[in-house]
Amino acid sequence: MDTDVRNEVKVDQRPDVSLGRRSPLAKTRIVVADRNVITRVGLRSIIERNTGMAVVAEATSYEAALDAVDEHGPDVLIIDLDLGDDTTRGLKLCEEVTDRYPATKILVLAQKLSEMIVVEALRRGVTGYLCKDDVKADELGKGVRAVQDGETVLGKGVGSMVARGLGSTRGAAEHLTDRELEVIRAVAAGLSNKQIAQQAFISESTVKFHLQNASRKLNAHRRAEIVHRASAAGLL
Amino acid sequence: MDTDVRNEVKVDQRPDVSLGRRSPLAKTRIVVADRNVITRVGLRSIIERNTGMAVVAEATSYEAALDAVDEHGPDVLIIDLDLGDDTTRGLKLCEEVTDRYPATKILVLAQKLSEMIVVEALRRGVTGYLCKDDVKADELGKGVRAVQDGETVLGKGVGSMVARGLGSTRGAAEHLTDRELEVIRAVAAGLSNKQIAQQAFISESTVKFHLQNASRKLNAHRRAEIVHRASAAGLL
DNA sequence: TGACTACCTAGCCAAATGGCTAGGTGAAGG
DNA sequence: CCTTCACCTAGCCATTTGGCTAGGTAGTCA
Repeated sequence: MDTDVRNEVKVDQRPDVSLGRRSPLAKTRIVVADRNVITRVGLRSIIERNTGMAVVAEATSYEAALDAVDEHGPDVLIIDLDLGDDTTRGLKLCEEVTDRYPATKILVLAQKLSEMIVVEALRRGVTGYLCKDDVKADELGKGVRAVQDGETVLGKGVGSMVARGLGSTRGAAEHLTDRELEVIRAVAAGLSNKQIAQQAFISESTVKFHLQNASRKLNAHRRAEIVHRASAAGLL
Repeated sequence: MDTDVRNEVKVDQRPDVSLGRRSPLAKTRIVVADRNVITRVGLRSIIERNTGMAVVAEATSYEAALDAVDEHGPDVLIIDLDLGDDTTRGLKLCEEVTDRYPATKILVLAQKLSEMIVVEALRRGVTGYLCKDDVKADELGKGVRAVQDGETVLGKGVGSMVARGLGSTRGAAEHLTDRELEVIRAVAAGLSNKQIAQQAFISESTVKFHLQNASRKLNAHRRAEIVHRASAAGLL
């Protein structure tokens, strides 16, 4: 029942896409990427019922999403960045899509708001960021249209978040290194610095070092706060 | 466009409902409670397209959900327990519905799995627990039917979670008191015990007391772990 | 009445943490 | 070549914490 994503020879249709706006007679073509069937069906239903746009493909993984964009060269990619265990892969995907298909606009439809994700996504060329729980049925159509026209669409609360995010760290939203994330996860599991050190084959001092850096990056002052912020950012 | 929930005199139609199974000719009547439009539309679409059931009402808040059940006395209530800022209200709602309308079966459709919520929900008479991201389109219809027939439906990973949850705490999944939750939230914000004490007008000793109790209940040994578990349980 | 719950307080001590300075390495990239 | 980045280590010291014992009050419920 779902539109299949990879079953044809890849005919290159990009030229007419990347050269700018499509013919006004052509329907707006959308690819939806979300791991949740219910959301995919709901999105398709809302979009196709209320607007003249068409959902040409659905994807449930990062790979499938990229394949779908490759194959269909859609006008808009509606995506929930969280398609797997590693949320940061969603960000890489955005980068790749905006890089290779500048004409394909990306509208992120997030489950929850995370300052880090919002800022990083916009930095990678995402032109819209809405929150699933806040968006109304009619806003969705408008949002897609606006994004397609090159406007930046930010849902409730997203705007102020961006302002804060960009302001506080003067344009360089520092992101955690692998090691830091590893240590934070161990902290969240209730391990002491000594235990973490043994587990990671590093010294206790190094553990503290990583935590200090993570504290600064997350603007936290206590390990409990680090865990909270990392958790809220979907990093755990 | 959405089915309106409260605009009529409440004609009491419960007698024929609470006396047991409906006529086999009558369609299965479903109330959907979810704050997310996309999910509501998707659910309605999947259910009405693939099965002979009907979604008779949608609700986006705890009050509206209860009103809808009051008014329609549905066969099944499909609900995401997280309809507002306080998740525990969803549990109270389940209790009330199973109490007043034993014939109305409840199928929880959760965003994410939380051991505490699962256990508490089942304790309150919920007969089905599925996870939005895991469920497939056809499983949904089957699940609803099974729940309506009195079966207990547990999604992927839920079963083992229940086993652990009931086993580890010998049947009494202790839940956090208001005060404990208050303290945990403060800990998550990075406050020290002293700061928390001042904020809550209690002594530092009391803060430590509450945290010790919370540690035991959440099976954590460090405040960072408490925050992590509370966060994972959707309590923050 | 007694049992139970939620809540509150005090003090003790070993251990863990946070905040800091002051260094080191190897690899990648302009 | 020099810079930057991620990573690693050491030591110091005040503060915070975890874990404990041993009490108290007020309210609810049987």
